[in-house]
Order: sequence, then structure tokens, then C-alpha cells
Amino acid sequence: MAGGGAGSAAGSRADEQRQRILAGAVTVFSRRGYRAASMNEVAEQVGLRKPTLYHYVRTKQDLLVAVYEEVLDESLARGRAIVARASSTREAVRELIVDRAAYTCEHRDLLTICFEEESELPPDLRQPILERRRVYERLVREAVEDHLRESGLTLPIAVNVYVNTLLGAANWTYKWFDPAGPRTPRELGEDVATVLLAVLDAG
Amino acid sequence: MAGGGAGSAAGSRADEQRQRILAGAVTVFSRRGYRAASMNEVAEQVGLRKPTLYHYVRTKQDLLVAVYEEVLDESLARGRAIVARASSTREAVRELIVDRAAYTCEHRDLLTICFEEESELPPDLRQPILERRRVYERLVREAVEDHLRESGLTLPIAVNVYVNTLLGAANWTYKWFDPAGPRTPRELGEDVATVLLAVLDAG
DNA sequence: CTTGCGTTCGACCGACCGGTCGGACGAAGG
DNA sequence: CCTTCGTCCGACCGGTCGGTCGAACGCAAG
Repeated sequence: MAGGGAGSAAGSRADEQRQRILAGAVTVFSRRGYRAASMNEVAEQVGLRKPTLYHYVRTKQDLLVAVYEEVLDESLARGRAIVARASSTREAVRELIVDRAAYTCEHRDLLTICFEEESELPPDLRQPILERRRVYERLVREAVEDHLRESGLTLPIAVNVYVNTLLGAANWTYKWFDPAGPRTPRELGEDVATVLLAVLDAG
Repeated sequence: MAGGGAGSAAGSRADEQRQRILAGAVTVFSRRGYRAASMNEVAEQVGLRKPTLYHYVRTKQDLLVAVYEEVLDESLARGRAIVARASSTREAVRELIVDRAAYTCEHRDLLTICFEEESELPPDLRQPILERRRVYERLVREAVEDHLRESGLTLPIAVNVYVNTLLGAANWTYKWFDPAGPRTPRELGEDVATVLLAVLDAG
């Protein structure tokens, strides 16, 4: 009863190792691609041998799924928190954009995997995972719709197209954000939001 | 001297086959991922057997490189043509966005490969290819800078950030454009451009 | 010391992949 | 008729990968 359990992390030695292995897998998968990365490489990254990995992990696919779980959980939690705490509907939309870009930049390796390895998901888990992403997108769309309703403004295009454009601009930062550059992830997110909010404010 | 030659396509029977094989490879690579796709699958897609593929193609990597060549050539050609023919600097920027999104939507499989298989490029060709992409990005940036200079407007953010945001929004359409949906690629591109130009016009 | 358990790994297995080889088929040219 | 050449493929090879097995090690409890 004390330590372990079902969740994704706990205090036990074994769970610590699992976390280390997952972190190593993220590094290797994002650098070389899920399929090209071998479990031997993951093991080396963590400082273990392959059979030891399999003492803690069931399959390579499980590691990939864990990445999606983490990103989806975190994305949705952040999104909900932002909507809940926002001081206005406009601020909610703005902060969703800023935070989305910032989160993406702070975890480029994680997001690289999520964006590029969808076809590697096991077929039975693919639908549920995509559905959870759709929940996040709906949250953003509703934030935009709330703001439009409240402000009386109208968008010159379909809301759904606006949301996809917005998410594209924010997500694409995973391709070009430079951690050694002059802008912090949040600053960059604010700039991206400035671009995307202009069309909203123009009403 | 008559038929064949160095270019990427010609009238000879063999070149026709090469085109068919490349098209099949694009389909399979984009659906399953370059690494996960086997040359057997490509062969099946084209209606041949693996050894026959290798009668026309040197290596699997060559097929991948051919995809990048095609997309880079086409992108740059379109970009230059747009800038050359644009009736105003604003129209140049607008049309660059519209066409970028439209081209992406019309060739989703091609672009999917380009966006997601960069790490699979042979190391010696990677730098040259990335450099050519940078040339395209520079073309867009200069179009934006020309418009700002001519109009006397200023952007509230760095031009470079604006261009990356713009390209992200346009490129991301490869993830969500629905060919069965109500909008044509160009219509969708126009909507995306509407969002991105608002901040420019507000200048 | 003995038992037991969590951890580690060398060696191995079956499957598959990129790529090759040698030959078969068929049409064109003599 | 035979030759030639482009096309096609069954069978095969070396290598790698995901995953397993059985044993060894270290350590805490009795």
C-alpha cells in the first residue's frame, strides 16, 4: 500500500528508473525518430543494457504511448487552468496561445515525437489518443467562441479554421525555437499571440 | 542523345517507371513513415517486385532525397514567380501565404514526408537541402520587409518571428486540411492569409 | 550462513529489411 | 533461326532489431 501504485510516477526505486528510461527514450526518439531509434540506443542513453530496460519496460511501444499520455495530460491540464483563471475571455485566448507556444518550446523533444510519430501508435490506442487531442482543440475553440460572443465581434473566417491556424502557428515553434536565442519561450509565445490576436481585435 | 538524360523526368519507358515508383514511394512513405515503410511495400504499391524496383532505383534513400528535391524546387519556383508577378508588395505577401497553404494542401503526402523525415536524410545531403529551404524562407522574409519599407508600417514583433509564425500556420495545414471538406486548398489559404495579414495591416 | 528478491547483463532467437545475383521472358534486329 | 537488350523476379545474404532467457551479483531479513 505504501509506495508504488498505478499512477505514472512514485517514490520507489523502480519508478525512478522508469522515469529515467522514459526521459532517455524521449531524447533518443526525438533525435533519431521512433522507428530508427533502437532500444540499445535508449539503454546506452540511460547507462544500462537492453535486457535491463526490459526489466522496467514492457515494450518499445509502451514508451511511445507514455509520451503521448504525458503531453496530452499536461496540455489539457494547462488549458483548463488557463481558461479557469483568465481575467477576461480575450485574456483566455491570448494565454492559451502564449502557453501553448511556450510549452512547446520548453519541451521540444516531447512535442517532436507527438507531432511526427502518430503513425507509430498501436492501432487500438490511436483513436482514444486522437480523441483526447480533439478535446483540447475543442477547449481552445470554445474559448474563442466565448470571446466572440461576449465581445460581439465577428471573425472574417470560420472559427474552426482560425483555431487550426492558431494551433499551427503555436505548434510550429517546435521547428524553429532556438533555446540559445534571445527570446524566452514565453516571450516568443507572446509574439506569436500578437500576430494571431490582431484579426480578432480587428473584429 | 535523343531521349533520356540527366533531368528528373523524360519520355523513355524507364523514366516513366521511375516516376511511377517515386509516386508509389511517396504514398507509402507518407502513410507509414520512411523508416517503417519497406521497399517491398513500395514495390507492391507500384505493382512490381522488389528486385525490379532496384532495376530503376539505386537506394531507398535516393527516393527520399528525390522527394525533397521536388518540393524544394517547386516551392522556390512558385515563390519567385509570385514575387515577380505580384501587383503590390502586400499582394506578394498575401499570395505567398495563400499559395504556400494551397500547395501544402494539394500535396499533403509530399509535404508530410518533408516535414517529418528530416532526420533520415543522408548526412552529406542534409546541409545543402536545409540551405535551400532557408533560401525560400529568405524570399518570404524579404517580401515582408519590402512591404514594410514601402508602406511605412511597422510590425510589433521581429520580422523573423512573424515569418516563422506565418510559415507555421501555412505549413500546419498538412495536418488538418480535409480534401473532402467544403473548402478548396486556395480558399483555405485565403482564410489563413486573412488571419496573418491582420497584424500587418494594423501596423 | 542461508534464503529470497530486486537488479543487472551476456548470449541468444526469430523476424524482417535493404540490397544483390543469376537467370527467365519477350520483343527488335539481323 | 539466333542474338541482344531491357525488363522482371525467386531465392538468397549480411546485418539489425525487438524481445527473451538464464545466470550472476548485492543486499537485507532470518
